[in-house]
Amino acid sequence: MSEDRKPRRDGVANRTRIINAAAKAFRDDGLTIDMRTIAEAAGVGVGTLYRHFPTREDLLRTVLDTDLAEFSAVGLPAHLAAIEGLRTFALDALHALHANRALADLLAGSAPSEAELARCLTHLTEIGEQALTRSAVDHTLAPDTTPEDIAFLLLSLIRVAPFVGHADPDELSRRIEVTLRGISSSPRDVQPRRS
Amino acid sequence: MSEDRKPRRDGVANRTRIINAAAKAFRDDGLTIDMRTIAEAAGVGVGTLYRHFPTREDLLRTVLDTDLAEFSAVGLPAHLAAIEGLRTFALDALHALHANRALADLLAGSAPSEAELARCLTHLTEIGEQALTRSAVDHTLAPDTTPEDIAFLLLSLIRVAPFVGHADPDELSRRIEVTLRGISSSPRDVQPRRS
DNA sequence: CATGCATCGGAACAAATGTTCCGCTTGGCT
DNA sequence: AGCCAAGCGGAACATTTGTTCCGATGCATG
Repeated sequence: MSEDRKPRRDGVANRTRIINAAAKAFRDDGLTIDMRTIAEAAGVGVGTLYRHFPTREDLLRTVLDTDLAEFSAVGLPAHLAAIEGLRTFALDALHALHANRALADLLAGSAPSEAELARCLTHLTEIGEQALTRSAVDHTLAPDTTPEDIAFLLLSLIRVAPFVGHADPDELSRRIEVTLRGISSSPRDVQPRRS
Repeated sequence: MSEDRKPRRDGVANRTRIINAAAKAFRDDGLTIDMRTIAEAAGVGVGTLYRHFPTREDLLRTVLDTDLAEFSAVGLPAHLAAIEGLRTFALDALHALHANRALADLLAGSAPSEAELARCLTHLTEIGEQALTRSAVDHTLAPDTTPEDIAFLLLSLIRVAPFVGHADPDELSRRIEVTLRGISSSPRDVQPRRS
């Protein structure tokens, strides 16, 4: 007399298989991957896919909310000076974008979702505020810096991410370094240029 | 007895009408505008459109090569110091992107054309070289700057272009300023932050 | 073990969009 | 003026991709 019977075992199994397959597909092939391909990768018919996720949008949100939440959960590393924290944050962000093409499409692409990018900018501004708070103590950021300055520099880095070679770590740090000089209090005493 | 007779007046007229309409359509609505809409805007049937441009790609190249060439023809303003020249160049570039959505899609979007962006990067690197040559005299750029540094900072600006408000000129200069500090020899003695 | 409903698979539908086809029109030539 | 090929318009075709439909299947229940 249970109000609703126990869910079928193959049902829940399929759901997780779909989520896993979709996550991998989005990660590897970006936002443009189509529903048939995802269904096939999950070893499932499109009908089944649509039973679990009534809309492409639903699937995308389910899968990407995890990634985005993870991405947005990262704050400034606690033990570092403001400028160091930003450096680390930027490096992590670029690595995340490199490892997840859907994320890259979403944040460095044509802005298919105005909303997501707004959310991202808000988060970056919060990071900026954290950094400025910390800089009030360690003075590693230029005194006239605003949270928006920081947010935009980080966004610049995110949006050029697809064009900086991840093969060469030096290249990566150089791009971050030169960009962050815009808000550093001692922009010149760091990192000589590579040969 | 002429090998080929004179082209029909309506033919050439249509061609220019198509080019003008397409240019405006791409400028206003971006790369996603479809052929029917362009044909309609030109006051012409799709058949006619395809008679003059066998492929969407052909039309795009014809129209955008003009814009891209124009965009790539701009060098550093002659009479300015290196850093000033870059400032002006960046400002012009951002204005151009704001006035031409197709250009913005192409350079700040998902990179539908890897080739165009590579060409753009090459051009920006040349700009960087010009600036460095000039800085050898006026020393307005940091001594350890490379052409790639300059190219990437300019590309960053280009790729965040859709997110900086063009309504507020102060906002615009601030973004350029903070970004260019990364390669300026005297990054701190400029432009106080807005209230 | 029999039943019935949730779930499944994938063919079919719908909409968007690049492209082709073809009968009609029209401007250039004689 | 009359011929006729170049040019025209837009219906129709092809492909892609999101979504729906429905007969077949198989798990939870009694």
